Amino acid sequence: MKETADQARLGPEHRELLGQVLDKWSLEVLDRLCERPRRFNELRKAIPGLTQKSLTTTLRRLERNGMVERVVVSTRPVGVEYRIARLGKTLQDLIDALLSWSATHLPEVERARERFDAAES
Amino acid sequence: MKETADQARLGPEHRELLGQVLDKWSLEVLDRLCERPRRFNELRKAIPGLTQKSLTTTLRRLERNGMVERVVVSTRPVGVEYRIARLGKTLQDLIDALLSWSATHLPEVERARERFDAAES
DNA sequence: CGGTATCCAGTCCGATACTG
DNA sequence: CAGTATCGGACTGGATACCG
Repeated sequence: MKETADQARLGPEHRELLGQVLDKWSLEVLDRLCERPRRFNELRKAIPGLTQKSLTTTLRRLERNGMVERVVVSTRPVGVEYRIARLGKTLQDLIDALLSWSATHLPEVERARERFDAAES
Repeated sequence: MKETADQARLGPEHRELLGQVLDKWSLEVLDRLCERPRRFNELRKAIPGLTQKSLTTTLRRLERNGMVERVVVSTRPVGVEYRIARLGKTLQDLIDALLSWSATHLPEVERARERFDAAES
């Protein structure tokens, strides 16, 4: 082969998976569940801006992908507890790294944005 | 403090930043540009399914956030080269980790999905 | 070659109302 | 408490045509 192979390092399936796991709210939900199990409304309150509908959708998707477990607690009235699953734990370090990266580099990114916005005359 | 603080570990700005950098196509574009600088159409061909419009949008956003640099090459006809910027390089290890995670755990995730889909009667 | 402009269909998301 | 159902508006993404 004379040229670089240019093979895709990930197919559509990988893109889909990362999209489902790293999406807008999933990161934060997973992060919270890594700390400890949480109830539905507890999660809702812990993450400002997250609506009930989006939380439901996010949790279903994470559950389907084996990232979290849904446990019905037989109290009165019934409660539902979500906890991180084994497969979800394998993401914990990655999530921490992402949040750290974001915290560290946000100021630089903001400066880059200002420069860019100023340049586009 | 008697209860956990429940403070958000990241505000909306961090969510936005991660959303712009980790989105569907950005990961793959950044990954390619980490290897070496690329031309517009070279990128386009290297990433199946990515349309011209989406590539343009993705590159603009990455440029604005200081992740990539756009260099006009004075050839005939003119070419445009994209290269990873210093700030973008700080993501390289993270991106590698994400792609590896995806490659490693996709089979398990698929089994989890089958189980879930079978269970929901 | 590397875009921009426009249109248009599909999807997402919040608000609201209702349920076991 | 923890959802489901539904609806309208915003946003996204693809197809196409054209430009420097």
